[in-house]
Amino acid sequence: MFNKETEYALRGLVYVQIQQMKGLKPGIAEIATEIDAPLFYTGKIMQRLVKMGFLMSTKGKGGGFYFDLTRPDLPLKAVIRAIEGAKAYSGCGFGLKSCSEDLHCSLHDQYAPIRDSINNLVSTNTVQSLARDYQKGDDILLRRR
Amino acid sequence: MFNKETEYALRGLVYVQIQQMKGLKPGIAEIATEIDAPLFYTGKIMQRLVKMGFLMSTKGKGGGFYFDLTRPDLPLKAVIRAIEGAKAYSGCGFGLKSCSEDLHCSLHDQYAPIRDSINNLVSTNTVQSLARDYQKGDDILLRRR
DNA sequence: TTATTAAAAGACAAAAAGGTCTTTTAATAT
DNA sequence: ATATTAAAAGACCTTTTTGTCTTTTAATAA
Repeated sequence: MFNKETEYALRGLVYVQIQQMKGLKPGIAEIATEIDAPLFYTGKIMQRLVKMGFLMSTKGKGGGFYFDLTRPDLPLKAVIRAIEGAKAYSGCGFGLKSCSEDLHCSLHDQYAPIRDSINNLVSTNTVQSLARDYQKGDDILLRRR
Repeated sequence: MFNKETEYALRGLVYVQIQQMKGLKPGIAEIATEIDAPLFYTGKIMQRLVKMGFLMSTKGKGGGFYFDLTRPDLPLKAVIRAIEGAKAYSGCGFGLKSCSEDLHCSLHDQYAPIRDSINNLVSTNTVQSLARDYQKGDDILLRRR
């Protein structure tokens, strides 16, 4: 569904949120282990997320990643757009440049509602809502214990 | 939705089928132009499709690509599986290895039906059905004139 | 103020995807 | 037979994605 970078970013953000709800502030090594992602790549991705303003960090002892709680919930779509670009999940299913709403390809009528569902999913779900779902314990997310 | 190779393969196959319905047998140059894909890359992809048994070809004068009409319609899914592998559109939306039907991630309930719709779309639509849809003239497919 | 800790920055590299081009092989027409 | 045509084969290249590692900077604790 998503590319690796987006996957790791979303899992990392949700993990930080889950830990923050417990009053903790995880670092790269912990995050990478818990979301089952490569250590250094995870570091690079988390740093990019900080630079893009999605979360914050502090260096040094006791440092790690955390969210500014005064900001509104973060929809998955915002992260996806920042990493994969605005065109993700928007074009023709067949890759046709000329496929539009009024003159479209044979797949359009079947594909359009699917595309809309994906967009709805990533718009309504947020890093925070997924962390809350996880805390309720009905779902897994991240590493199995 | 699909990667470039799959896109070009599907468009190429549908174009060959459309031409075959007119009694024609297009070559690489014509196919590449009409499906708006890179010439040599299209050639390579069409050759792979022949080697994989999806369609046939003849060399030399009057040569080109064509389908064995005795064979059943070709679902898009068969082509996608051959190019992208069996795992395409099958895994967890979050990329979790441990996400299963009975113990799943927070996105599962929302993502599963979407994934099913995609699988249904590529299973029910065939190269031939798309070519017929195009012939009926309601849709565009391939290049605009 | 020094040692330690952990993120930031950035160089580097492997693998995959996407694409180009030349040479060879086979079919057909003259 | 020979010339011509067009796919097959395969070498080669570029870009993107994914990943690794070292050095630098900043925060904290002793």
